[in-house]
Amino acid sequence: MTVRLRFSPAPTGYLHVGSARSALFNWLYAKRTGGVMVLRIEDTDVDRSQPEMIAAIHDNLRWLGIDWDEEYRQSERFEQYRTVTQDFVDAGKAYYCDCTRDAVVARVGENVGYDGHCRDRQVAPPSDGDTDRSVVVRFRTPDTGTTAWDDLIRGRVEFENAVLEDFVIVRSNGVPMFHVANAYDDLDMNITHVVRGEDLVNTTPRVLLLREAMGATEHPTYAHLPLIVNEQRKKLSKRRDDVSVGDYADRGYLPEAMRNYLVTLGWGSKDDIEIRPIEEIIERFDLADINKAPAFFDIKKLDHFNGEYIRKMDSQSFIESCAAHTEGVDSDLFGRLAPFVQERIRRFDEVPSVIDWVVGEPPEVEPKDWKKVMTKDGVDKVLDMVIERLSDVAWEPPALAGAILGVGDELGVKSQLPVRIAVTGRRSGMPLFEPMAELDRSVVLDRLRMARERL
RNA sequence: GCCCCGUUCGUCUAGCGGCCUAGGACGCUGGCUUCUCAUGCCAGUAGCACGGGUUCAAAUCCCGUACGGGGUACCA
Repeated sequence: MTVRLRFSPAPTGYLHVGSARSALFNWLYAKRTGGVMVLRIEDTDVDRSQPEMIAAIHDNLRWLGIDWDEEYRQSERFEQYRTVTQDFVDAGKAYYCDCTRDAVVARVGENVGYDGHCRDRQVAPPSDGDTDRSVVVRFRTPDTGTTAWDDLIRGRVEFENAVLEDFVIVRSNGVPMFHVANAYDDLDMNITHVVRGEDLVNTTPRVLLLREAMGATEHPTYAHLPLIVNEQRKKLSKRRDDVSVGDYADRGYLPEAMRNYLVTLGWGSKDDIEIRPIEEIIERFDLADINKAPAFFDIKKLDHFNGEYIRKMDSQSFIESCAAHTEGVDSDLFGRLAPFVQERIRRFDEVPSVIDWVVGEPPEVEPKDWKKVMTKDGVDKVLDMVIERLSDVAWEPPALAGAILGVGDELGVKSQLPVRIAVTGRRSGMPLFEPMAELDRSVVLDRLRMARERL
């Protein structure tokens, strides 16, 4: 039997790193087993689903290099879900209920589920034009026994059926709930492995019960992934955390780095190698080896991965990847600066702050930098002599280096730093001489004179 | 409240009863290379939550405690 996996996002927003990792783990396993990857858009919540997000999710997945073999939208399958739920009602496996939330709370109190009040009340089905009451369909859950499964990651998980309330399967607006769609589609699409976040474990017994009611005798293998958490050890949330995959792309992360980093969250190769080509990851990946504990999304480590990937790029690819952050910069000039840039950035959005002084104006010098470097004894002398020598030295890197460093040697001080501050506005950055040779002599002399005056 | 789950360096992981005086990576600290920074290389730092068992032997198995998380909707 071929392995069939599905990634099923709800199009309620942009793809979020937690979902991206679920998609990735599904994809890795599909690749590993030669299985089929299904993308199923779970848009049964008509109020919250945003159709335009589907395209965004496609883009984000493709950016990460995740592809799929089949695609479905649950909103196009409502008729099938309705048929199933009607069968349930006809067979007595489900029933109509017109209890309001308040009525249930009044009967059983807060923090308690639905009490089964309408189980045998023979509530009439909703009729058109009847706006006075809202009627839902509830699934009749067993009162005894247990529902359990062997989770590939967590081991055996059991739920007492008694704690499962009769949950809603069709909303009062006639739209089926996600459990129904989910259970029906997994069955209909012959899904063999369900790989998703741990936040979904509690819905698994419902889905299992629904499948059984649909006549399923076998269930897919479930693998519930540990959550990705923030520094407070809470599930990454759209509101508080940076979770949008698209934002990471915009900030200059490489998809290969992002994907490689995401894999390390909850899984590690036995040979201790973390950064490696995706083909090698696919070879070694197995759902059964995934950890149970939540993992912290560590930007610093992601940055390190990204820096490693950036440094491994060939110069042409590197230059192309910088494009979004080098608008308006002469491409030949950037081509010459690129090697210096490549080894000192970890994200592409850092490019402007490295080359700004060559392609435009240097930044205002930080007061503490100015104080630390420019208030030393002898700086005035250094600048005077450098200005003098740069006035008629050959305008090429070796000559510039000779002139500037020569001044320092003669005076017995460090001459490079004051000149760097004056010309680049910073204490650190690219090597000084090569990029400096790209500037006009007059521009460099102006910057040096301005600094000299400011002393 | 009820249900489910988790716990190896600060962080991510390797470990699946003896090879562990617990390995790797990020971070941090120090050193070398160097026109600064960065890169590269080298070194250091720090951990099996706690308490009971089981066993000749436990980070690894069992039980409990503590702490943490997830769920508890006519969201998915």
